[in-house]
Amino acid sequence: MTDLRLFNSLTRQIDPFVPVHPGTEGDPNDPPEARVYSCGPTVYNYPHIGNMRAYVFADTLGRVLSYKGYKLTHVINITDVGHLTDDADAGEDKLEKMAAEKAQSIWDIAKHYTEAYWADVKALNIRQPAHWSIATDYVPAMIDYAKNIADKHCYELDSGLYFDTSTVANYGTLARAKTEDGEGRIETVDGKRHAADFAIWRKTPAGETRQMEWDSPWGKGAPGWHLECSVMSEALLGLPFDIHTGGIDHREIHHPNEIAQNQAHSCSDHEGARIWMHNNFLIERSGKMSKSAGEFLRLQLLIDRGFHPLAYRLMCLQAHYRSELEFSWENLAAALVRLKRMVMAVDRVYAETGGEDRLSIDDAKEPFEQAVSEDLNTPLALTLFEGLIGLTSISNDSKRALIAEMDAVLGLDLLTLTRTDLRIRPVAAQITEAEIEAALTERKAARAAKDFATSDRIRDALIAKGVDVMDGDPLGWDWNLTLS
RNA sequence: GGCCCGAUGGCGGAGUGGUGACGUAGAGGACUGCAAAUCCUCGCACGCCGGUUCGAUUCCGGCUCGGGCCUCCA
Repeated sequence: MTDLRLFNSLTRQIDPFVPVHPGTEGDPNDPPEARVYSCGPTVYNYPHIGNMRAYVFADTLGRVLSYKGYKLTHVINITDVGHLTDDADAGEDKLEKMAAEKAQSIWDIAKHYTEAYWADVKALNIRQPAHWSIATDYVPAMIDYAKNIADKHCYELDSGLYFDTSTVANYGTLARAKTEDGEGRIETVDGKRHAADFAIWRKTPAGETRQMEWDSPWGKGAPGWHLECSVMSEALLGLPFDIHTGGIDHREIHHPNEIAQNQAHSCSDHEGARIWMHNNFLIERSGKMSKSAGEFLRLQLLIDRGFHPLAYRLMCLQAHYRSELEFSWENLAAALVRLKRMVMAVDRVYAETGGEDRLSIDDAKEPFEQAVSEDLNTPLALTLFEGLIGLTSISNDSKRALIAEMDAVLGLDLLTLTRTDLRIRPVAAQITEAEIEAALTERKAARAAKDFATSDRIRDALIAKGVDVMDGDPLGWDWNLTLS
């Protein structure tokens, strides 16, 4: 079996995956383990599809780890404590801000957007992690954690408790940050010893009350954002654990801060996780996706335009996770067509029997396994998977076994998805499915009577309503794919 | 201003020191009353200038353009 190798942002190279808990060889009760923590969403708004790329990536990593025989323990956190929106560390809290705008309880806001996120997770066939760690459940643990490191590593200012980044070894190695403070564009909080120092505890400003605040030795307030991930990952996975994932933006600030906290809390120079992995952004036109004004690219928008959500998953898989991926409707459409053809190809294998194995099943799957084992090369794995379906040197029984195994890695649901599921379904359709079926029945009769004038008239009418008629296809009809 | 990354066909996107995957779009064919869908086949690309090399898209340097981070952010 090919060894799993993963790109580690710590070393900036592809390193072999060596599990912290290797288990006992040959003992099924003590399998090798993989413990993974993924930075999850801040639930103050709907996730956009770029956010979701991070979870498709983390899910793919988890699926590959399972495929490679590791017992996976995956944690994804939900940040329901708000974070600062303004410059420095004195700004408004995102959740508080959204609550004020919508005149709703901050807790209701968090719940609403958490559920919206989970709906997207489900639609994208992202497996459930072992734990969804909710930040507000861990505030007492965060306070204990902060107390633990406060004396040696922190200092208090009027605005809160700050972490002194000079008290740990090699701060910022992950980010490849320079040791001197650069000439930043943003003014820092007065009194901070180093520009990179960050809040461990944010005090509620005097005279204000927030919906989300807790008592602490440093006064009423809320935990700093970086704290939660260190606390929850250590609590649920133990230090050190195997892999920490997140978006590439976390590589510069959030994860170096987490590492600093992990070092302080564990009294060691170890980063806390052996491998730190970062997915690149989904971009559209110029720059990363923005949630700021008006409508942004939510998964639901794709669904409303008629796309099956797994077409988006396939679109993600078609690019390497470390590359930027350009979003366009045209390419989403390309992914949908590819997914449809994959489903049909799999169906054909299931409809046929026979064939003989002139190639061993291990040899047949080796290229695929090598592709996913070499830093998750899903674009290549996809083409190898498609090649395998068309292979004539293995029996259909063997193919089915391999398809099931590989689909479990790709997470495309190829065994249960049908063409009807993938039929384009725009919410803005001008005609109902019942009306289409009725028209097609009429057209079928006309064709049987060789009344082609009538049958063509019916077809033209359907085309005008955005419906493609497909006589020689079991599907019968589909909506036109009109791209904006 | 500092740090970092990228530039491959119409679009997207792998990979490689020596015939440049794959998807989709496009073209041709099969099928069809004609189409559509499906299946088969085929064109089309390595930003610019130097250097190293027998040979560079791949390595090195410069340039141009684009992007990211430096403030919450996948």
